[in-house]
Amino acid sequence: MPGTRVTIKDLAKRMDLSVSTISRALHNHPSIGKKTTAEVWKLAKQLGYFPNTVASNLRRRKTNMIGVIVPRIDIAFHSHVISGVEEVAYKMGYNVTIYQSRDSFEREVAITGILQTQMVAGIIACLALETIDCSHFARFNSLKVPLVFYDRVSNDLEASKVIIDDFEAASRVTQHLINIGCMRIAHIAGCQTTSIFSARLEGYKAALLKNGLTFDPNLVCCANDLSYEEGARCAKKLLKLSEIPDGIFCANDYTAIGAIQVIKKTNLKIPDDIAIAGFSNYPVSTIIEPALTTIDDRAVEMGKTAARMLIRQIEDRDTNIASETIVIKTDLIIRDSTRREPVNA
Amino acid sequence: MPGTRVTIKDLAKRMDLSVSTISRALHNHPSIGKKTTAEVWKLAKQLGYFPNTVASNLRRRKTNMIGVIVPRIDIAFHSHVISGVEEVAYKMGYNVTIYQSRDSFEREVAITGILQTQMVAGIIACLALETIDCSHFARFNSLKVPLVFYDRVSNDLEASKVIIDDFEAASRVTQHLINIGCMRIAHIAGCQTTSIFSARLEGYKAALLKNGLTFDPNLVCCANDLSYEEGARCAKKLLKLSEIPDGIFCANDYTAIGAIQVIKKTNLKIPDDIAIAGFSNYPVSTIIEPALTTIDDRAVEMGKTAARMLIRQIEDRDTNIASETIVIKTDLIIRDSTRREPVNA
DNA sequence: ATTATTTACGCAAACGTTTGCTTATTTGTT
DNA sequence: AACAAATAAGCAAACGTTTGCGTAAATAAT
Repeated sequence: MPGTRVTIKDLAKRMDLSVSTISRALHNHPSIGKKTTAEVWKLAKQLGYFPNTVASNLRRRKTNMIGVIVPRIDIAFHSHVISGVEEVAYKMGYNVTIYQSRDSFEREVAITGILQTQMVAGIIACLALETIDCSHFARFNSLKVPLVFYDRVSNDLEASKVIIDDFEAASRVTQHLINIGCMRIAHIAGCQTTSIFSARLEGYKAALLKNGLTFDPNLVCCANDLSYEEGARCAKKLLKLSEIPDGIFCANDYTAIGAIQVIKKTNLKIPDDIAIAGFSNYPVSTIIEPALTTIDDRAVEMGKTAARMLIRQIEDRDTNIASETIVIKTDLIIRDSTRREPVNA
Repeated sequence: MPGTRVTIKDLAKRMDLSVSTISRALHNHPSIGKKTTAEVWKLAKQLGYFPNTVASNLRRRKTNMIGVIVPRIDIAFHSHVISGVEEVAYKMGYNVTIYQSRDSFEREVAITGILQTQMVAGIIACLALETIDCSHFARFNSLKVPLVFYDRVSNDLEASKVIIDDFEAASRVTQHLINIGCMRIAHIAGCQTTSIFSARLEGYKAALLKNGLTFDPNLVCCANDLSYEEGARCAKKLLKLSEIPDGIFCANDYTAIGAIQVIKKTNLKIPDDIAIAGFSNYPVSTIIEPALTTIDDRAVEMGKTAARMLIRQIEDRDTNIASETIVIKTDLIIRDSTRREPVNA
């Protein structure tokens, strides 16, 4: 940091003006003469002056830093969200600082503490899988630091949210499986304490009922961590049933791919014997064969939306920050894993 | 930010002590009595005091912020690097702020300007594809802000680097292809103005020559952006040659997968007619069929190493920051795309 | 020519910490 | 009992900005 940076004081001395005049000139404040302003700018360039944001932040009592808490940054969904956040933040003059909770509650709590001392202007967060109690986020309410959750959100905390309609999307996928003729649809589910995963299960159930199919708990297999391996494990379990399913809706693409890989080792054909659908439209879903039908969760769009909401709240702090929830529209992407020859159903 | 945070001054007033005593107590400074220190801590907890990092940074004239510039955060390689960076930064008490150059030179320049005003303690960067002139990084040298490049580095700038030995890795992959019996090996290359990609080409050439194979420029096809599509385009081109190759070494996994998809649509068999190898060990490389032989570029390890180097430089600023280059060991991961029945070669 | 208004700038106090130096008090040494 | 040394705490300046208020000179209005 040292290396004798040039400050506003230096400019003031050199020009025989007061620091306030320099400061105002550099902000193009109208109360400073055109000519002076121009000269200040010129000297600033010449001397290589650049503002010290830290000092400015202290004096203004606000930073332009947005804190982002993600479970893990190396998961495609979250890195896409961050990409969206960064993009709009950059355009709006905000900086983005990133923390990984690694799905640990303890770490998430620690991070909220850090963000507090860092005086971030606002926070975007996706809850850790372990998190049930969200009281560590409550402090931001009293500090009037805007907070936007995305994807995995808390219902017992007043905060803005950007989510997808997991219920509706799951229901839509299930309906699609039904439409192509599946009668016995299984679900590889995510951790049911997490709202998005329970919503996906409910959406699945709802679609079944709506179509007069009975919900069979044996057809629901709960994956622990939504990995390939868990998908494979669940698929094996489902294939051991006396009556195997003819369609599987998986809570995410990884488990779907794990399932596909297991099924391909049997002599069952996808999609004809078993159709498979995933959730999230990860890049791999176009690579696996057959290509995977899935829900595009619009991760980048979610990030952009969260950032826009947050910045708006940051900037009109006066108005009552009525918490706001935005639901991002998802798309059902149909690929070969559910593309059957037309069936008369 | 407002909402009347409690400051050190408030504690001082309440305890009838001076602010300096409070400050020292909170840092467990030995010159403050055990008893006083304990009381200060107690009151601090009770009143919900937390330090204002911004003020501290200003006074100490240093931040604990590490700025990271990546081309794009949603590329698996970079998000893994960031994950590694974040992990060690977190442990060492540093924060990480992220910027995407989106491979744009202009944007990269702008970001270096922002980082300068943000007074970051150090910088980790991967050059944008467009970047040739690196003089915008030179300012950090004079400001004595440590700088570590990773992966895509600049040779005409004094800075530390963490890289993989692309030449050696490429050569090793090519040797592997030769070992399994390939005689006519093609290369789908990356942009040759980028050092890592030209090193991969050179490593490929070197292995050919070492084994007495002639280098045929017709077997090298340059991809523009290392996407699936470009891989597919190059593969098609190679398949139109009068003598088609019996092995392809691709500059990354995406192009390799594009190539595999094209080849699978012909009646050529992988790996028997054409063996394919990629580079980077992206997650998809285990999903594609056949699974892709590739180089594990140890992205997370790179991030961790870069962060460790940087923090060491930040913390012993006194010693002459002799620039340092670390080469991360890579692994050749052999999978089905090059796994032939034993051949007597 | 006198007053009112605008224009252009300076003063000085903040923002919340940290830290070199000084001072008062206690403890230890002869 | 007198003095040195250790202990515990305070003073005040700094870090580099921003900003409310004040003021002098220049311009406009009467």
